[in-house]
Amino acid sequence: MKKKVVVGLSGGVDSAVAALLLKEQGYDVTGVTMRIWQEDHCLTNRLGGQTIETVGQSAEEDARRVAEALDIPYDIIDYRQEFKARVVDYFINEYLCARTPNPCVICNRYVKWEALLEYCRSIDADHIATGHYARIVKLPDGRLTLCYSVTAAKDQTYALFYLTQQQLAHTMMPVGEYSKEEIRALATRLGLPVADKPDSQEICFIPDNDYTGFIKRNSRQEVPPPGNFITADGTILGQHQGITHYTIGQRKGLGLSLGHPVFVSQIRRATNEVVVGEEAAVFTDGLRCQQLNFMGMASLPVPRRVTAKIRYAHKGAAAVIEQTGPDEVVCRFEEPVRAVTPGQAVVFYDGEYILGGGIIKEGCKC
RNA sequence: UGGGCUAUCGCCAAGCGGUAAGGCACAGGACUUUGACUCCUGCAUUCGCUGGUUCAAAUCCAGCUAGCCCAG
Repeated sequence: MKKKVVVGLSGGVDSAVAALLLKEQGYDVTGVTMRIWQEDHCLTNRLGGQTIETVGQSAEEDARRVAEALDIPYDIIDYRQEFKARVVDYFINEYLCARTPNPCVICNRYVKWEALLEYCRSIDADHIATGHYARIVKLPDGRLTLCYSVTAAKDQTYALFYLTQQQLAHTMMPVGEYSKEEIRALATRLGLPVADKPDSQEICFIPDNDYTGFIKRNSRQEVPPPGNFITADGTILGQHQGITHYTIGQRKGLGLSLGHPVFVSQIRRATNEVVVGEEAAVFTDGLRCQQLNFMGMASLPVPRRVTAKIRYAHKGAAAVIEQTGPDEVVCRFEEPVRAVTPGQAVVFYDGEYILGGGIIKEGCKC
């Protein structure tokens, strides 16, 4: 009897090809799209005529067309409540707390995998599969972890570092064995309807990319008001638009004309101030992180050399990590790194595979 | 209403008779799971205003206007 697999179809090329590959490998494939929460108001044309609602609908329509093309069962599971509570509210709250969140990291572990695995159980399937560019590998000690896809150029392990052993044990990522070009070529050759669909980008629940507008519309509390831009020594340089408009390392959009570029080096929630300085002020040689998940090692690290990625597109920096509390690790970089940002994920690698990671609490001197 | 100085893009600022540098900011694009970084492109037919001298003026001259400083 064929093994049953539930593939999460996003409406994009990658998950479509994942389903295709599994079907070719002889699995009994079912396609599922997770319906996520969308703003139910302000549906006027912020996207040049296209409403936010239609963006979500078109994703489901594309996924359905893919399922039809592959001749597999297709279903939609409604995770709007969970997504709103775990991802959207988290996202908003983090910004209100002067941090810069990475909602995808949270969504993957607490919503997407939960949703797919629950569906998987409900139809008695063995595994779930996604279109992520990553590979699941088993370490000598038996633990499962994630490894770069075959092309390091397209790697999505960073956003998946929070997955649990249990979740990994029931997951397949067939796309991780191919390059993006190969995936597109496969989709085209086999006539998948989404072969030419552009890669998705930005945050899925804010398709017009207006973060601060989104936060303002959906926050249960008042968003922080305008305040002062100051230098490290307290000199007031001008007015900022509210702390939710900024992230560490940001240069553009400050509106400060000082003759030389300045960058955000600190966001102070208590005083509603945004500290700016020279680019050098944005470099730090260490960070403290919490909310840890160490998928690639059974116990938290004694001092250990790693490559640390402090944001999604970071190439990684040599560092040493060490446990400093029940749920706290300090990471010291060999060379100072740019824009350590509270709220972002830090992921530790041993070569090509993930050891673990956490959420950055703060940069620190080490 | 005595004297002096200064007026060039949103900000700073080159220019000193030969046909408007540059930086910052800003806008558009590439990239993008940070409105991040980075990269590319754009950004004064015009130099406070009005006249004058010159083949030619932001550059010289005169008047006016505004700001600053000194003295009243």
